[in-house]
Amino acid sequence: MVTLKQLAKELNVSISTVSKALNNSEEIGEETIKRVKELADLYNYKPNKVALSLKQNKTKTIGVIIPDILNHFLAKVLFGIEREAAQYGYNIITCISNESLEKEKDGLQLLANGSVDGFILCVAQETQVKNEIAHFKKTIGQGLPIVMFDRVAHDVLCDKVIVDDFDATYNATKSLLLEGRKNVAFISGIDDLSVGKLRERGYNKAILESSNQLPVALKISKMEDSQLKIKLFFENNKIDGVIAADSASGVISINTAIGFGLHVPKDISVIGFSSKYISNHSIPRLTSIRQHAKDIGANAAQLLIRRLQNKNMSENDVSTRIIKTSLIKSGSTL
Amino acid sequence: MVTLKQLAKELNVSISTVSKALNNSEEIGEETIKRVKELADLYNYKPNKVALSLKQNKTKTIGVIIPDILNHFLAKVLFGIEREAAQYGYNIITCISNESLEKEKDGLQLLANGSVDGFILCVAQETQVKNEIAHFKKTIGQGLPIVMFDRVAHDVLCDKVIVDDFDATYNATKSLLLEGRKNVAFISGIDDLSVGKLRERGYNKAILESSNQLPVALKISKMEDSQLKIKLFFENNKIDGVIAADSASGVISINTAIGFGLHVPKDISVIGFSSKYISNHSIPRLTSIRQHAKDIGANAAQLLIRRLQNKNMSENDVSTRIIKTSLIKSGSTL
DNA sequence: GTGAAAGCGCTAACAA
DNA sequence: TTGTTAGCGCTTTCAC
Repeated sequence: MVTLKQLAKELNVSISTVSKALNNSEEIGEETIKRVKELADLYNYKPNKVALSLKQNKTKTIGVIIPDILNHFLAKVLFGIEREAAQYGYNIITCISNESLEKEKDGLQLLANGSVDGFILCVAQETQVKNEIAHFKKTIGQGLPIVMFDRVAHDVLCDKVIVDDFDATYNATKSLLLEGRKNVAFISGIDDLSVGKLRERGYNKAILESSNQLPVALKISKMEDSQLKIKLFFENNKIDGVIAADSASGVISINTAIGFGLHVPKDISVIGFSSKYISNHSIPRLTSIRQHAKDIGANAAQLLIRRLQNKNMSENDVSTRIIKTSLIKSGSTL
Repeated sequence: MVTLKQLAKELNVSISTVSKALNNSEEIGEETIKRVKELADLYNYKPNKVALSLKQNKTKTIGVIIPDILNHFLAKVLFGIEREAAQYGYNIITCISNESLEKEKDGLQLLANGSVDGFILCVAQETQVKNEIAHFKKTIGQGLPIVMFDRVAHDVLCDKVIVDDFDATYNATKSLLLEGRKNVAFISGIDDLSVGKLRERGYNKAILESSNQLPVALKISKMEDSQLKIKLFFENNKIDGVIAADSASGVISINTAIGFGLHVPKDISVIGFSSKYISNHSIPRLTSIRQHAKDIGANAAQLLIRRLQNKNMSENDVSTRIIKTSLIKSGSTL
């Protein structure tokens, strides 16, 4: 990489002249600016990012900590973050916490040494279960803002982007009841997550409001077992509707029903939280609650960048954005 | 963030003493080392990463450029890279090229300014179609090593990690023929990728070696159409076996066959390139060719880090690692 | 055993 | 209009 120093030497001017010329300073003569720029172009000069970061005490880099990159929803949020951040000239450093509190702490620690200007994260499962928040507060205390999305720690004061999980399942359940379904079950592979609980509550509310049925829930802890668990569940319960809290459960429910010789959606309706991609994996396609993951990512990036660029924003002045889901009707409902 | 300067001031010693003490230099007295370390701990001192990078002219950061984070295989490779890199103390900056040549170039450009020590990438679709390689050569010329995985540019001299795509489909096709299948089709949603072509060739070879059938291929260009395309394909061809070049096509093939009242695997067998996660989306589960994506990522990281840590490795001395696939038998084959 | 000083690449206040 | 200098945080050589 060519440096200012080398350019300066070759041009027989001082380093600062070169620097100013490249930054179109008024101080420098037109002729000089031209000469400098030509040589810089020739050598394909690019200012050294590290030196700039050190000088300006900001890195234009965002640390993103996500629990699981193989989760389609989270990957999509990451995509949204990356795209939005790129617009503003920010890079993304990714850490994967693997749902572990320890790795989440490590990620924060490791990047809170000047590597990034702030964080966007989705709280790890273990962290939610243990309800730990000290590491978040410490990071914020060090002057590094955090934006949380989807799974958030309510007791941490920071910007947040969440989904209307409760309303979404409430409305989805209502819509199955309106179809005339009499036995709508809730199937979840994410029972220990905050969003999983919210979704169940939305379902429960809708069911309890209806006159004549009680909530029935299947909780799956290991997703490898889901085919078997769902099969057994169907055998033991007369179900004519399913609200699935995660994408895999929805698809598998449809396939299981078909395996039993049921017609979807005549005999049974299924709604799941799912992306277009995954909902394509069943025939008929899964009617799904879309979370607009990319928007979630974009909003998180906006909130963080806004805060980074307004140094006088108070730590106590935080916003929460709720990204509304959409119910996309497809073949698995009437 | 607390700095050496502040510690030095508070301790009434010089900055260099503090620095040396923290690095356990022999030059410094035991007593001093102890005092320094205690204060450093108290203030939770962490050396500023940016300053270190500038000083040592290396960032301990790897730039990863992938075409599509929503592709489960690529996401898994990223996971493997991240995990392996973390072991060696490297961070990952991710750029998503979105299969675009332009964004791929941008990504390289943007990070080749001191932000990273080297790159791991999977060539974008457009780049493969246009067969552009100048940007790769330029980057390597600047002293930033590249490791390519999966989709590689053969004309670029660099370390590579690839999959035995040809052998994998060849063997998979053979295994269907051994089952006694008479009409094995090839279905691909990735016809324009180098790996897609390799997979087709492996299939073709196996079919042509068998006595009495000819290759039949369905190429799907827009994955949204895949359900319809596969349905039409099944209507117009008497198929009793499918080799799917991508994961979605495999799952959809099974579901389509079941929709036609066929029994899988009695009437028709299906094999696809797929992860455990996706293969779970059909009943029966998809027999699949596993690419060991995490291993691919880990190997790529190893190759890059090895090169970064051996400054005297020649640019012309490159290695290619082939990660063997495994055929995991599941319910969709006999 | 400790400290001063240089230097990584850059910007910007100040001097000329 | 151009150059000198200091300084961002750190390591390291060389003096003391």
